[in-house]
This record gives sequence, C-alpha cells and structure tokens, in this order.
Amino acid sequence: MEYLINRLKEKSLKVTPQRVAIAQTIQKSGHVDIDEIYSIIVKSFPTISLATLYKNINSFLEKNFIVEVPVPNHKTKYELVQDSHAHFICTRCGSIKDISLDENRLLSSVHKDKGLGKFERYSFSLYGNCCSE
Amino acid sequence: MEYLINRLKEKSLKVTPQRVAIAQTIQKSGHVDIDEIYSIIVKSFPTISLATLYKNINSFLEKNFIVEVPVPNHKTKYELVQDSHAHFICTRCGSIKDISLDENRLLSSVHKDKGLGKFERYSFSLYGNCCSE
DNA sequence: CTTCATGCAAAAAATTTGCATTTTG
DNA sequence: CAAAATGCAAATTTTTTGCATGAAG
Repeated sequence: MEYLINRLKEKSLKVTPQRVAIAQTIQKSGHVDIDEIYSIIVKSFPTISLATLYKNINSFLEKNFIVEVPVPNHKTKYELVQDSHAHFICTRCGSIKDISLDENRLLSSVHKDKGLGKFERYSFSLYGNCCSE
Repeated sequence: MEYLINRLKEKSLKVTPQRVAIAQTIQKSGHVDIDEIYSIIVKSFPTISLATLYKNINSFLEKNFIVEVPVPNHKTKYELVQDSHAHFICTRCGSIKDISLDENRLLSSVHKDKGLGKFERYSFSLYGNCCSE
C-alpha cells in the first residue's frame, strides 16, 4: 500500500482514499473491469460513485499508471503498468493469464523496414478458450 | 467483390447487399470503426440502419470473418481476417498501420512453460504517436 | 417454404458532464 | 489557498432488442 501511494505520487496523481482503494483493487485482482472494481470497492467504501471510478480510470490511463487490456466479448479490463509480459485471454470466460516473454526476441520479430515509427509500448495477446466448450 | 462473396459463403453468412457493402468498406479501408463504416455506406445505401450494422459486425465476428482491433482513446476498429501481421497504432489519431512479421520468431518469444493453453489467434500491437504532438 | 436479415423505434447499457462541496498538496 | 477530486443527478453516447416485413438458400 505504501508502494501504491508512492506510485501515485510518482505519476503526480493526488492521493485520495478512493484512488488508493482503486489501485489496490486492480493490484490485488491483477486484471479487472470497471464493474468488478466497483462491486469490490463499494463494500468497503459505500459512498464511492461510478462517476468517480470512471474519472479515475481515465486519469490513471492518461498518467500511465494503468493500461487497458481489451477482452473480446467482455468489458475492457485494467492492470497496473508492469514489466512486459504477454496475455493469454480466454474469449469465453474473459479470464486473463500473464505469460512471461523474451522481449528482445518479441521485438525482433517485426520487420522494421519501412520507417516504423517509434513506439512507447506494445501489447501481445494470445486468444483461446480455457473453459469447457 | 466476387472474392468477398465467396468468403461470406465460406463462413456460412448469407449474402445480402448490406453485408457485401459492409465487407467491401472494411476491405477498402483496411481498418474502420462502426461509425466510419456507417457514414461511408449510407452514401451509396441510404436505407441501411445502424442496428443492421451492429448485428452484422457481431455476426462477422462470431464467424471469424473479421476481427476487432481495439484502439486506445478511439472506437474499436475492424479488419478482415488476414495473414498474420502486427499493428502500429497511433494513440493520438487512432490510425493503424500493418506491419509484417516473422510469426515463428514472434511465437517463440513467449515462455510456454506452465501449460499455456492452446490459442486460436493472437494480436501484437505497437503503440506510439504518428502525429505532431 | 424455412430460416435468417433488415430496419424501425424503443430500451438498455456504458460513459461523460456540470456543479456544489470537500479534500489535497 | 489554489487546484483538483468527489458524488450526485442528468445528459450523452453506444449498443442491443423486439417485432413486422422482406429476402436468401
């Protein structure tokens, strides 16, 4: 928690109880969507509003404190900005697993021929089905 | 166009004029969101409704005729299912460029240690800024 | 001729906004 | 203090649904 507060400060995000609660929820869950965050937080923090949640998610995204993880057939999930990794995403149940990777190898797989612009980040996701079917 | 009609049939999607128009629009534009498709198609096809567009996009997705390309800060775009490639996505203007890649190399970059499930497809996107700023 | 697509209007879901009040740095 | 965050209600945007009609295989 001290850690999260410091991360918020590093990103010049004012530290409010709501923000700490949101950050903790995302950290604890790993990958969560807005509604999941809301229903978790509202238990310990009954006054929080969805509007506040949306506003903070947007601030967090702008300040690169979190990133979006879009999930087909499900609401977009969010995770804290972390060391690079890939995702295994189940398109049936929407669950996400982190997969470690060799970043150099990954990046060497793209053909940088045609003046590929500079990029700030990347995402690599594998889609499958981890459920019955 | 004959090509698109055959693709639709292959995927057991009934061939309607609306579907052909949507498929052509996606093919021509490469990467487009719903509103872009609508405003392009409505010119040559004034009776088409947004509801039909949404329904067809969903059918196309289910039948793996198209795939989603989520774009931060913008509406999700769609492209025809194609040979594998990466995307360079501008988070400012939302434009997408296809990048060719070495698929074997890409896939060899993930650590498949822990019984990583089978996957059906993947996506690899680089995010940057192709505009001024 | 049966199954599915279309298009309309309406409903539902998701997200954003304005504003008065409080909190943070 | 000044600047920014909160929470409410309301507005807006995005997407889905029901249903009568028409088209596709």
